[in-house]
Amino acid sequence: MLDKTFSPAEIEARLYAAWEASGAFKGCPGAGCEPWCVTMPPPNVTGSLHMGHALNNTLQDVLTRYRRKQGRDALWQPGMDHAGIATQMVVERQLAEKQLNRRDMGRAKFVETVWRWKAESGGMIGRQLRRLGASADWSRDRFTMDDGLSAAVLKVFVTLYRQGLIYRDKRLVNWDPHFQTAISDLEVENREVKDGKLWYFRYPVEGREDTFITIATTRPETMLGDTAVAVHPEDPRHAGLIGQHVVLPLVGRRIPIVADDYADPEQGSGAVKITPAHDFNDFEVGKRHNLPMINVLDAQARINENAPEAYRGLDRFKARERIIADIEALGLLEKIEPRVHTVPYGDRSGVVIEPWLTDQWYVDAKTLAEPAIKAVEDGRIRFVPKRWENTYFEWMRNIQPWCISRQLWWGHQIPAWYGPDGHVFVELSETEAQTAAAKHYGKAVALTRDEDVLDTWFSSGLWPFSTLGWPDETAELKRYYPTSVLVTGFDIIFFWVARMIMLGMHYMGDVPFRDVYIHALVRDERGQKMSKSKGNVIDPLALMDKYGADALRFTLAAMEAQGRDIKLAESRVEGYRNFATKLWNAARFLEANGCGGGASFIPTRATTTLNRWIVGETARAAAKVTEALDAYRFNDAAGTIYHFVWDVFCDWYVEFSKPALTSPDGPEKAETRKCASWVMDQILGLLHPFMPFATEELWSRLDETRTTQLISAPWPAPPLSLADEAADAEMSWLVRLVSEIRAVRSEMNVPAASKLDLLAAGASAATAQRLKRHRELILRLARLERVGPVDGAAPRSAAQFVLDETTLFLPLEGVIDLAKERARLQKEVGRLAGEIAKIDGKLGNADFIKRAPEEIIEEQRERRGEAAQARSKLEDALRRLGAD
RNA sequence: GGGCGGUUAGCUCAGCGGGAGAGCACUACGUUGACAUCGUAGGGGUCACUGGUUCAAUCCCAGUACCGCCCA
Repeated sequence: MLDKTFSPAEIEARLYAAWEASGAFKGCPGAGCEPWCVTMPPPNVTGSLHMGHALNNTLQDVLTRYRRKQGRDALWQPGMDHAGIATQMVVERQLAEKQLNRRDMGRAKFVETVWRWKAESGGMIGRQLRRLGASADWSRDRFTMDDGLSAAVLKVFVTLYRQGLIYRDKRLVNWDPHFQTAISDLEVENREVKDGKLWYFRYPVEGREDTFITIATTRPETMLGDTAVAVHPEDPRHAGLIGQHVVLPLVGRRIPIVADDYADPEQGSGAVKITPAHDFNDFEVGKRHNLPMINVLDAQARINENAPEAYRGLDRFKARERIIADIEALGLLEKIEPRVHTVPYGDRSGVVIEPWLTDQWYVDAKTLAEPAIKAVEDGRIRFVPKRWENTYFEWMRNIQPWCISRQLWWGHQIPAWYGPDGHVFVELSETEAQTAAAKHYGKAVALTRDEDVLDTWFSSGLWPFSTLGWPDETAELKRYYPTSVLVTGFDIIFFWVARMIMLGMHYMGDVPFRDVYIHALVRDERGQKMSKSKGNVIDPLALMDKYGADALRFTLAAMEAQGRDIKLAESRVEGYRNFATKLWNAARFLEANGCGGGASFIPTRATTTLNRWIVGETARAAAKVTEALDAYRFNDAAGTIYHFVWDVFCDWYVEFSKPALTSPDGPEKAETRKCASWVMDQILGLLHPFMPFATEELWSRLDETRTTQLISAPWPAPPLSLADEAADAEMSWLVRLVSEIRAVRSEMNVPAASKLDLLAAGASAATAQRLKRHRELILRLARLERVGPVDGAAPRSAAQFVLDETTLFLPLEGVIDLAKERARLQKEVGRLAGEIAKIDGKLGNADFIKRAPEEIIEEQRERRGEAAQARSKLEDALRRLGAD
């Protein structure tokens, strides 16, 4: 016997282990089934499950379980990435606790330490995803630093280099002075600084007494590296100064005044200092005017030896103070204005990022982007929702060279070796580099390997094919590539999606996935982004502890409307936990009434109206869920099954089935038992992708003889031809009748316990039949004593209502408040009159009759007819009351 | 500054050219043999504003206001 409530904690771990042990998470390659594949966006090896992961993986699991049940060879390929900076940060922090640092221990030992850390405490998220019920094929788990994936990275680097698509260049990069590495544009967070300042410095013009040009800057310390002052070519204020020079204060360098459109006459004084080595815009100006680039900062953002001695070794912010003070002492500080401006911060380190001039490795992203753009333009890749294509195009069409080198130790070390004269050899291995060098120099030479590692996204960009075995030509690669869909958040369209498309097109000659489903962010219930610092983080693990994994999953799926953020309130999770309990209790009811598995029921052979009706309803619900899942409309799919279970199956079918199920044995009882079991099986199947645990448990508990787990059982696909119009009409009539009686009872304040009679007048033969056929149900559900036709005159002192052609009376001898009943009927008449007037307005409009489609006009006429009939019967009822 | 999205019941959100919906919250009644993690009934909305298209607009178009997010 099932317990009274569903206890997720008791069954989740057991069922998950059973699924995994049975091999259910593996696809069925080789068999006749069509492949279907999704690759998991690799979480960081340092990561732990947050709400974003929970959403992302719930959606993937819903799709995977759905496709698997449809008989597809469904592979959900899991894995993790090595998260260069984040991981190095974690391990360095641990070392620091032991008074150690990586530089002292050396590279090899440090990397070894990271691997040890990974073995001991990395990958926690994998266990948490299992807790969520993720049915990924863990036997194929991959890690970006694994041998196979590392081989893929090497091959890509070397071949892109040989194709001229990877090159080394000296450019400005976003330099993180804390980690002392380059980071990508995308890892820079631009924060608005409200209390920023704009300093106005006067630079003396060479050879002209008392002539100054005023520049304004938010970064005074960079003036040590100024190599020009720019003014707009058409700015009359500075026209005479173009081509002249200024003498840079504090430094004494003679630098030119150049004309360049970049100088905005509206900003500050209209003149702008140019520091090509420390500002991206200035870098471009510098190139246009052939200016020297003077780097005045070291790797830790301290003033270096290219600056006057007084400032060397000063931290950038200290240097700023000193420079301002010194400029002021020279009388060259014109003014200081408050200024709101944006300042770049490293998203991991939280320190201000410096544009810094270094040698780095770059990918020619522009060339790779072309086929990647085209693949989306011509629909070989489809974004869902479609509008994210704009974001993708916008970025891809303005793509910049991709800086892929990082000054870290944890990651794929760049396969480049330098000869004594700096000549570079890019090869798959040191041996090959040696060979190439020997050939180049005509003798063996000592080589030094490039110390840098590759951006983590360089390896995750290969994910859809590297995880399937590339560069080997594996059977999996052939079978699953291109993958079917990618499910991810919009925040990594640039980081990841774009890169997978570029590299997939280049190496596989085909798209990495057909569809990209982009979901939104999970926010707190007030719409705030969850963050540790705000303290509004909802922990998915805590929610699962409290309500079960099924409830969390169902909540996330039900709230996943395309293109909208999810504002998660705990009450929603609670509500869907209640839904699981509801289902559980419906199953308990079936169990108690001799139902079991529904395999022996043939829905086309249902004979009773009740069973013919529910079979059709089930088919409709199944079709809707299927259609919604095919279109990635998770909320519609979840909503449909929720509504079917609660509002159709539990509220009506279960109630309607009670007389049959509790009657003495007979064919109707037997059929209803089987039918109810069958419907429950369909429900469990349809709900399984959303609530895998509760459904799997009920599946086995309701019929212990089953040999197939629900996870592997076929997706319910009862044909829509099961719908029976006559049965639908009859059952919906019954629902309306019962609902009407309940409403009248409630409005007339009839105590729940008192049983009334129901008398019908003007009933058609069909209605009379229905009243007779469903007598027992009507008595039970509407709490009546007796149902029958009006015998003789209409009863006095009765509440009345109209259902189609029939007027129904609920005699309330001595109980009825006539004034109240009159008011109730009048209100209803008024409502109908309003509706009739509205329809008459339409039908009286010649244009409507002329232009509206025939079926719309017909529908309006029908509705008017029905309303008019009801109104006239209610008016009769009112007259009867009035006669008293 | 450019782009995208949003504005529907107290709250969170679906819907979308022809009868305004859900969950939660709220009110009243209820221990009827699946379920009080429940049942029954109910209250509550000029669908942001202004124009336009249309026989018909919450829905399509344009503009306005406000709120988010992304990019510069």
